[in-house]
Amino acid sequence: MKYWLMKCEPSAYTIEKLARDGTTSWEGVRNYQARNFMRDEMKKGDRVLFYASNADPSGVTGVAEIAREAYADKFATKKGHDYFDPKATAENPIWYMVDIGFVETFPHIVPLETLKSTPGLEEMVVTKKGSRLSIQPVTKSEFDIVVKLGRAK
DNA sequence: GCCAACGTTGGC
DNA sequence: GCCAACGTTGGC
Repeated sequence: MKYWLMKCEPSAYTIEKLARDGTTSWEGVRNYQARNFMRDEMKKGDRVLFYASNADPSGVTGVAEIAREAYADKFATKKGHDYFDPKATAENPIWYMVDIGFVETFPHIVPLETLKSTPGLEEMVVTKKGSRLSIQPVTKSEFDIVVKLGRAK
């Protein structure tokens, strides 16, 4: 099983919303590196740290899991849609999406600042300067540390 | 809202 | 294929 971190701005989606919805589709990824992780490496059941970006503060708000493996991002071929890409076709979708399912909401957010100062997370991608990747691989030990922080009183 | 860091585009 | 210009991300 693999572990991931997925970023989302609270104005777009939150862990609370996922808790109500149960599952949601993760469309709109328009970065090749992030797409490759989704398309090539994400497997059903993989665990996901749900990260709120551009938030106050930003940080990990809960855990999700991959509910459906990569399939064509249909919004890429929807003319006029924000996620429309004129280069995408039915034969070559270019962009992919996955579905994620709710696992747990942390009692409180684990802020980025905490991640940065916690031993064992020095190599975590999100703690590195200039890390803009919206989908990042996380090691099992990093995942476990963050979940422990999130559940802590 | 600012702006540094980064990815992408397009002229050459 | 280089690289300047541009657009976007995301912390602050």
